[in-house]
Amino acid sequence: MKTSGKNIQASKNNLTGPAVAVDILLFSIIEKRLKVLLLKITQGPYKDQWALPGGLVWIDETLDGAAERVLQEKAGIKRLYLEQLYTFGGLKRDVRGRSVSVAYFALVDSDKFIPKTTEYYSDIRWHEAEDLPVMAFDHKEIVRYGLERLQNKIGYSNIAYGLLPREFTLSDLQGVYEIIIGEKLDKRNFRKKLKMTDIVATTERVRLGHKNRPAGLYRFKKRGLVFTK
Amino acid sequence: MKTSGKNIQASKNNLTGPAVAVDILLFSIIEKRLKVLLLKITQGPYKDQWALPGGLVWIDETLDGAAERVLQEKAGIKRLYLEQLYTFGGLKRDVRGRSVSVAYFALVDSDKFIPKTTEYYSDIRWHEAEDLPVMAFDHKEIVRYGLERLQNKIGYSNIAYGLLPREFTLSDLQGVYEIIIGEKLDKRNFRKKLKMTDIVATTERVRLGHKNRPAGLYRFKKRGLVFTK
DNA sequence: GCAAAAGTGTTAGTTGTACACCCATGT
DNA sequence: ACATGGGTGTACAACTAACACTTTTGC
Repeated sequence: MKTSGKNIQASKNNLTGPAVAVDILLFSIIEKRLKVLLLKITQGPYKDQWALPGGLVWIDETLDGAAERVLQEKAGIKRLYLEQLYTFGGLKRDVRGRSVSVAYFALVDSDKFIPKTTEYYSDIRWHEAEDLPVMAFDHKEIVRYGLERLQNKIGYSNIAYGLLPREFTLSDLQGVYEIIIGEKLDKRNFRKKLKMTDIVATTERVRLGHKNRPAGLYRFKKRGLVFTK
Repeated sequence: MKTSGKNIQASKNNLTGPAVAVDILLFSIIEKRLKVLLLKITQGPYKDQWALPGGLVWIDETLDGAAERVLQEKAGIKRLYLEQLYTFGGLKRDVRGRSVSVAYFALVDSDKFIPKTTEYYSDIRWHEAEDLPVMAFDHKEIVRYGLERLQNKIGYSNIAYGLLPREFTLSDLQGVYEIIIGEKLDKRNFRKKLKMTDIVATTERVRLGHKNRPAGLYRFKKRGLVFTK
């Protein structure tokens, strides 16, 4: 921000500043594990390492807009939970040149899409969030930071809606909580507390076709972030 | 992040991307009110409006480094509580050209410095955080966002240490909480809870020279962020 | 009828909240 | 001696945590 003579002076050292990128940390729950979507890089100094989907921010798009576009281009997906996470600006984060990356944090119900390899990547895959491969840039740090945010935020918001389909059972929901915070919860206490937060409502339907008693189906009252504390 | 052919393609639209700036939201408590440090702009389209201290990020400094430098240059202050707040990237945030601003959030004990007008600004002043003047850019939004962060964070951390001198009375500390959250607290409950969090320790000293019973002096066990929940 | 997950309350411990009086100093 | 803020405890309400059995379906 050139707010003064001093700033204009600063910009003289800075004819072209750092490049601005977004990187997307997309979480999903697959086979009862928390997963992160990663791409395998095909060329350059990070060849054969895994990276978050990302890209440079255009001059005529907002940061949120860039995040949505990248998600659409690289994962073919839109209209999901997306929030800004943190901005990473270490000098060594990309050996090819100075860049600043605005990391975003996204959640998707895995039923909604299956990642597909495109011509641009040798591979695109869900990886265990708690057991990451060798990763390019500072992307491991971004994942750790985002995981922490997710673990905190599930405790005081309805953010889990991003990981579930429209209708789900209370056991499904409890499973999401257990997977994210990494510990088992008591069924009765979970339901009691959930009732207090008032974030879900029953549909009058049940889920049949399992080899046990049918489970009532619920939905989130708001599919949008709501704080519960 | 140029992680692929697709990204390189994106950069073609983007020979020079958005400029990267930092803006610093510096809070202090002065005369029992929460204040924000603002500068008055002397020239350009935002002449005579108030702005947060800010500046462009150099190619060879980190974001945190830029924040520290700006704080040093514009307010003559260093070694205080500083954390990244959020990154603002709206298209219209600066009418002079596209920029992305990484906002930082800082706290200072007002005893530590008195703002001085320099040749670069027509004025530099503490303003009421809850009653802001006309402000340039999207800086009002940044203040609102930071205020919210402060109000939340004081509830689950020792962040108040940034606003107090090394030694303080428990009434001083309670005053900081009351000013930030905007409501009176019960003295006995405040102290009971504080004891539980274990963030302060008594010095064996007292504060004399007031027209009442001497107050015990305390200090924060860690002058660095600690979470209490 | 058996296996599997669904559904449902009570008790004890912990934490939060409301509330009032005496104390040590400065003037 | 009086004005000022410093310092302390108790009782009730609210919340959290631990715990077990019956129900309904698929096979």
